[in-house]
Amino acid sequence: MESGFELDGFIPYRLNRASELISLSFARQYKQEFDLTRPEWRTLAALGSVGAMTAKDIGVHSHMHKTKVSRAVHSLEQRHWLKRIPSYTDRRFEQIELTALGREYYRKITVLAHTYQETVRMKLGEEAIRHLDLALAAIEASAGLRRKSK
Amino acid sequence: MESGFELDGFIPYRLNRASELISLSFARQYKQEFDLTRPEWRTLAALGSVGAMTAKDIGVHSHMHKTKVSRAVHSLEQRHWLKRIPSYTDRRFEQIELTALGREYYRKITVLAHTYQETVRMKLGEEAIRHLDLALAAIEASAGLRRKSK
DNA sequence: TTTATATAGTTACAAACGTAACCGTCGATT
DNA sequence: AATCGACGGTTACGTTTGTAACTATATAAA
Repeated sequence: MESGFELDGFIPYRLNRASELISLSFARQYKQEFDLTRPEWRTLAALGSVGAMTAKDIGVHSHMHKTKVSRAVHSLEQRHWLKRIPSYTDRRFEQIELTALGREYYRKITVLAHTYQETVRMKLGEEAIRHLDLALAAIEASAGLRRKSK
Repeated sequence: MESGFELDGFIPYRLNRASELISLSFARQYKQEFDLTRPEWRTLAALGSVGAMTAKDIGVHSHMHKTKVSRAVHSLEQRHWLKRIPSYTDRRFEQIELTALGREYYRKITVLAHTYQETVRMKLGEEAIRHLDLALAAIEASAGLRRKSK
């Protein structure tokens, strides 16, 4: 049954698994404590750190498809965490910004995020974090690894 | 709107994004050429490299939930890429193994995988790959990063 | 031997997703 | 100003997912 191929040595698999390992317990926190999905959390993070922006901008900033953004914005709007401000110059889009309530939760969750990141840093150790930083930077830099664009 | 928090600097986010960037074009390949989902590809990879095993073993080996495994096995069975061999000592489980057809496709796809991995290695460069390897190893080693097990 | 508990695997159901179609608005061309 | 293609955003639809309930078998205890 020998083959020379092992999933454990395959980079896409390992990266995916690492990503899940690292994300899981944080995702569980914001889901349990605030009932947020990941698209919602990302939308909140984008608006909270950058400020008012359009739905499209949110997608660009946090690398999410526009349907995900649309649904996340809709859901956060229901909770009154954000509001839409129509643009009078071009009525196709609106500026979206957090409400006071939204900013309040944003702050709470970023505290969680900071804490979590520190936990990760401690668990992995300074050296590993440095390696990770460099590796991620390289991947981000080469973004667009696609063989045949399609 | 300043906050001190940036998604771009948040490790879970960056890892997730990196994982998607790296996986996407390979996933597209096996999906387009063989109409495989990721759980199916992982199941194939597990069976191909290790040999016959139970559904539970597949889940452990490739870190997939049993429902994913169950569905993937079912689907591969339909294509006659694998067969089930009931255990007479304990009829709750069966050994699952690739058919000749399944092994044939396994070989084809592992070739793709090798090629793809080489592409990644070249794109990222030796240095970055070394960093990535070390970082992933650290994450894998600390697996079970959960704060409060739940 | 009946009862209880655990385990391997499947299925049912609801939530989340991606693709594609769609709606309304804009700018450019005529 | 009528038409056309492009764009921001939403919705519809089918697929994939996760959780939980379930089936069937096995083991252990009463």
